Amino acid sequence: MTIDVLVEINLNKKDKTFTYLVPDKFKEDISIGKRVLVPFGKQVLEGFILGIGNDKSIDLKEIIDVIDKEAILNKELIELGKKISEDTVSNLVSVYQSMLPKGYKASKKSTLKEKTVIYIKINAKNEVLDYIASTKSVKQKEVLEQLLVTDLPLKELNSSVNTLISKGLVSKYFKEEYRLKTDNVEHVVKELNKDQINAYNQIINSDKDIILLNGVTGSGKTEIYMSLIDKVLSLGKEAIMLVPEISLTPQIIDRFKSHFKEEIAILHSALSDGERYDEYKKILKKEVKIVVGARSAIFAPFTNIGIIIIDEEHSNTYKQDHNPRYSAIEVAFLRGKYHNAKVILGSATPTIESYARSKKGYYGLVELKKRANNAVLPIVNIVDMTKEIRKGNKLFSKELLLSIEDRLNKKEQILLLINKRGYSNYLMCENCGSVKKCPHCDITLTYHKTSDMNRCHYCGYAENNTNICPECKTNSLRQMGYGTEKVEEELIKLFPSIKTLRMDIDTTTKKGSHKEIINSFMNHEADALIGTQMIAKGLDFPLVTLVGVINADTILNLPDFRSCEKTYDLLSQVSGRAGRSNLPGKVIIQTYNPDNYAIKLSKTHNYEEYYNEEIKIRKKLYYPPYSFIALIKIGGKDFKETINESNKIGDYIRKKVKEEVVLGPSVGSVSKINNVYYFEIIIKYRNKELVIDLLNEIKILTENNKKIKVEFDINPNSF
DNA sequence: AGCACGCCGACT
DNA sequence: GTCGGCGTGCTC
Repeated sequence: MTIDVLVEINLNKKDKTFTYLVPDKFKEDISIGKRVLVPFGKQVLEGFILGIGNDKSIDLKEIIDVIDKEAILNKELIELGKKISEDTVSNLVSVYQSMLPKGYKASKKSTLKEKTVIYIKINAKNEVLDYIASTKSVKQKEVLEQLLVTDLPLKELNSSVNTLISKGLVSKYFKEEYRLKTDNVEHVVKELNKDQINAYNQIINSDKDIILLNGVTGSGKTEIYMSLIDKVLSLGKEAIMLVPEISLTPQIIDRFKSHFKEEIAILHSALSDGERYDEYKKILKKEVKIVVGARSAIFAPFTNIGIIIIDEEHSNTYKQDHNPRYSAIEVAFLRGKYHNAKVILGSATPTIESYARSKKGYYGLVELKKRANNAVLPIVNIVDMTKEIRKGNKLFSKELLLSIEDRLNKKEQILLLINKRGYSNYLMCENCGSVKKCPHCDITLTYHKTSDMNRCHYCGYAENNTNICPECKTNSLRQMGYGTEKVEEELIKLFPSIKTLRMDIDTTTKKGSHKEIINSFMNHEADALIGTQMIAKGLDFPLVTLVGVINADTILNLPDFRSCEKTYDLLSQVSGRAGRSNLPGKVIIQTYNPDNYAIKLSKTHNYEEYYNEEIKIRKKLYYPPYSFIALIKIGGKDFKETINESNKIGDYIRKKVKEEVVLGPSVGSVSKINNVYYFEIIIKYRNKELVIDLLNEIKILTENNKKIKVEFDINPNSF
């Protein structure tokens, strides 16, 4: 007997398996999907069994050991991995590694095991009853009486146990214990309102496999998810629900845990390795029927999935930002198809692609246009900061200051968003608010300090930097950006009695600090919460009646064709934090681009209106959903060599895909890191199969080239 | 990833 | 003459 093993090393040689001989003593243990320990050159490696055969070659080595008792990858996941590896142009091993939580990931260092606790049980009930009747020891009696009811951990019992063990009345055994403890939060399960029932029925009765649930913030999508899961459980099936970086929304976890109790496993990045290992084990052992988790939870090894829900489907966290660059949503479609399960995409601001597909009828579309508890959507005011800056108000507009003062007087709460993305590498005119764009691509030029030039990352256009604004001809171009600390400082200067909380990367690195800040603000221990993006999503503070966006523009000015979409998302999401209870909410958006459609239309809470604008631009410039985008990144130490190889690749692509648009190579968005130069080629294409095949071919052709490293990103989050 | 093989510069 | 630099290629 021989087996084909995929070793756990990212060999530069595509996805080659190696054949090993199985000694007789292991023959019974072999099955596809288990891991084995094999000699590989001079090292010992773990690997996945992908095939069983009877190879007669003489120079085969023998495997050392079989690691798993049960296959860790089932047939579905093995095939799924192959498809993902192909679709994302990445190594098969790396995909399998991504599918498994740390601890199952084969590496020599992984030593995670079950946490075991010693338990005591009684041996024979009759003997114990006799003993209780005859013995004089009160303590022993006590212990035995407890044990008659239930087995107990050793450490909760007293020393009499030893006597009882030696008498053969009770015995020790090991029991596995799960590390992640559930805090028992009681949550009132809300009844669905009329709109929610209607949406629920539309989803259940839809003949589409994929359904987009487009509901405004606060419309109660979560309750619908829970009802859908209830339904699936009642059919004896399993459910996967993905949320973007779950640790950010402890509120959601609590609600799910209180509703589904022991039926649920939680998977996310804030768990310790041990906790994650345990949660995964619950799924493998079929002790749970629901998984709630971040991106990688889509690989939960369920075998009878009834529904897959993706909350906030527009979130870019569903795409892995390192190899293998898979999209959990694409994976959900594949798994949904395999299990014949519906995939639900939920969002207040879906991606343009998803909405377009639902409009075309590829997906079902279910909409919720009203908030659930009769709360009204907040009033949004847009403030033109070019006017304010002339009055000397750099950070806070007059209107924002007046509103803050008003809420302080009323003892209501304030949320201030500092948009930190796209910090200061673009230039904006302080006089007229215009930003320099590429004359060929309509994409913001990025300022490169090293060369003092402004460059376009799409086509490679470059110009010398100047402070003269091309629109109003004044000497007013400035680099933009400021942080949460600065805003907090200024706020305290203006309102000395204000109590503030800050939430950003710096204040949330410690485990649990995130929850702490949220709870503190929830308990009204502060008047204002100042934060970055992370305060925009999913939080529910009933006392917040004012949301201020200090700078709405930074994302807008990123060199990214999705910058408007991302701006609109953020503004809608953060607006959704205001006025969630019976108190009316107000949102003030400070911007230098009051006429930009993404900013202007965030006023109306009407996604479709915004979509209709955005889709026109996508069509005109041949961006998704009118094309797919692939990014090829070429890195090398020698500048000339790298540019030559990049050109060769570019020429090869152009030759092979005549019908598609090929841009570049141009200097990468980060042109040089650690003395490695980067170039980028972009393909805008329609023929998926042709281009993906070509990229896989290029991968094989280039992976032997030691001079350069080529990476592929299909449908990149930004570029 | 490791490790060996292999072909060119400064040393006991 | 040799020791060792790290570029290249292979591992069932």
